[in-house]
Amino acid sequence: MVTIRDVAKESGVSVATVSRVLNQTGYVHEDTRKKVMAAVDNLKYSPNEVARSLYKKKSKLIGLLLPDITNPFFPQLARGVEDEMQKGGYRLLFGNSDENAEKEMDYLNTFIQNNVVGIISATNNKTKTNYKDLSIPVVFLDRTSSDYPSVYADGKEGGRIAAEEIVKRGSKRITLLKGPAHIQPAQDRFQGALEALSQSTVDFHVMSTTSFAFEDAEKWAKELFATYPDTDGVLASNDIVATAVLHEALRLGKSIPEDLQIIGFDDIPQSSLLFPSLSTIRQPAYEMGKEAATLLVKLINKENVQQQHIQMPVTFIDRNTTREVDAHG
Amino acid sequence: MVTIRDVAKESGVSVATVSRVLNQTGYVHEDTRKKVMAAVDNLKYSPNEVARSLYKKKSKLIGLLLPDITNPFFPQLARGVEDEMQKGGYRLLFGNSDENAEKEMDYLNTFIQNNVVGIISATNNKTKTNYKDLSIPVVFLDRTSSDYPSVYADGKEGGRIAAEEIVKRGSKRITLLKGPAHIQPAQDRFQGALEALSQSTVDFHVMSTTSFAFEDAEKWAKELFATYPDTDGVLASNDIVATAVLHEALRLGKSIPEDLQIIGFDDIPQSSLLFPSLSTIRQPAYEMGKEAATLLVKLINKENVQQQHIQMPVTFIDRNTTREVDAHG
DNA sequence: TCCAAATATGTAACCGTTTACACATTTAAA
DNA sequence: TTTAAATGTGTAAACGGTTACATATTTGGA
Repeated sequence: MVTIRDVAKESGVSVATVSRVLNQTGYVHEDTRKKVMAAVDNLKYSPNEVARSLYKKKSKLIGLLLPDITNPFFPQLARGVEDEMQKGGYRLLFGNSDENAEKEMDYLNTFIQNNVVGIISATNNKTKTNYKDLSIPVVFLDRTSSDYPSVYADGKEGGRIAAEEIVKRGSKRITLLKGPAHIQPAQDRFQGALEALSQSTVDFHVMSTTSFAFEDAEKWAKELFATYPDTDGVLASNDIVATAVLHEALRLGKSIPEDLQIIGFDDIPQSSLLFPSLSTIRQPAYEMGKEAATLLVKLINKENVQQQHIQMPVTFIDRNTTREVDAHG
Repeated sequence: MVTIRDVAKESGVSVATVSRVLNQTGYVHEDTRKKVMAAVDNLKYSPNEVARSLYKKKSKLIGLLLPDITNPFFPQLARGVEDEMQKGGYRLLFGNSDENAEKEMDYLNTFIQNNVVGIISATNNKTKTNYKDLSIPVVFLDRTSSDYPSVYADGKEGGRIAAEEIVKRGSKRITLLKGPAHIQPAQDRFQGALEALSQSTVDFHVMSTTSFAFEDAEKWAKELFATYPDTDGVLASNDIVATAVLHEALRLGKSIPEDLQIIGFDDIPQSSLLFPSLSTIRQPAYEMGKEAATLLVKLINKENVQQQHIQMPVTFIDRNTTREVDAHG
């Protein structure tokens, strides 16, 4: 490993001068600067971030905690975060919590121990994992919080829109799928849909699900049609579940959207590739990631942040699992 | 921040003793150990990994470099890596390269500067990004390499199987989609399929594609049916492309699998939720991630590794975009 | 010409650990 | 009882950077 001392020796100056050249701080004579840079190139020196981090008590690392990167909603968030962080030269220490409090604590610990300068967390753990006594900024992503800066989509509004759209398009016996209880965004969208449905004149029933995993999605779908065979509209808790419902409905020989309308939530990339392509409520995941990153960087730089709670708009994506708007209302 | 010195003071011993307690090295009297542990609990001390890393010149960090986490094949790999690394207490420094040599170099640099003890890379960059002069172990994932330890699926065999299966099931005019030229696994599967097809008696044509992105997949699909409208079998370069082909075929009113058979590659989680569910060549992504992690940890620990090149089996997943095996051959 | 400010550079302390080494003290074999 | 080995603990030097401070030297206005 080539150190700053090697560069100092090679260029015939002190380590302080080398450091000054590298960090562009203090006064350095142009000739000296050139000599040092030459030595740097020569020796292919690149400063040890660990040593830097130790002295300065801050790194160029950001902690990113997601529930599960395997859920197709999150890679987009992650890319948004990464692409934005990249610009500021920040790198990601990354972990999946599986919504498990212990793992969450573990990662938080790791982040701190490694001098990260900020954390973006998309976990929904109810238990008070202590973000409180962290001395670095935290931004919650895909999760509302009154206590902390956060970036999230308007889930309630999304649920409401989904319900209104499916009603407007003529579904009369709707099944509303309620997502996992511990996942706040799932509850928000559920509440929004529930309210809208309650105010409408259609029949509906609620079916609870307890996970967003691929392996389980098929199960909820089968259960849905077994329990409510005459359903003619499904408001799914997310696009994965919607995909499973679509799959099962087609398997049962239903015509989509004639016999059954389906609206998902998230608008994951593959939703547009389904057949029929999935109508859904879009969360701008990539942009949310970017917003969270931007916000966090501002907080790190102690810039004055006007808006600590960024609510992203949610839009209805009208594809082919929903019908034309019913003119008769 | 509470340091080892605070603990030393609190427990009335020297920092060396505290360190010995924490690392369970050297001799420590049981009473002393208890005093120290009490102080640790008391002060909620947890050692600064940065300082540790600086002195020991090694961290508990692993660099993970993927092409693009947004491609649904990679989250699985990543989870496999993470879950296995977790066991050894390793954490991930994570980046997406977009198969871009500069980004790759940047991340490699970051990894080194942060004292990672090993790297797992799934990039396919042709240009000689210098993994050579790294002094830490590197495992290539989803990428064959004679020079470096690697974990990969048998792409060629996968391509061969796909071709054989689609022929066996009666497709006569096959379109073979060739994946991006710079992605080796895509070429391997292509070569395998090409060979098998060449040895068969069916007609086939090759169509080249240049990316695996969602946004482009639909384009290839449309192009495919515009150019080769009488195709009755498609060997897709991966499941995303296969999904797009399926989508487009259904949109054009084709019956699947009667008019057209499709075989994908990867077996990403959503493939089983398509309708009809996608027949595909499965790569055990999660297991590959785990294998790569296991291998890397062994290399880090300088254990004797018998097999540096781990080829994972590839299997045909017979779902509903392929027909029953044609009895007439 | 003088002198304060600006420029240029080096020395050494510091960041929070680990560990080599020195120095007790205790244990137990002879 | 002696003493070598085993046990227990502390001091200080690393690790590779940054920066406060000291010390020139140069610049340029009065």
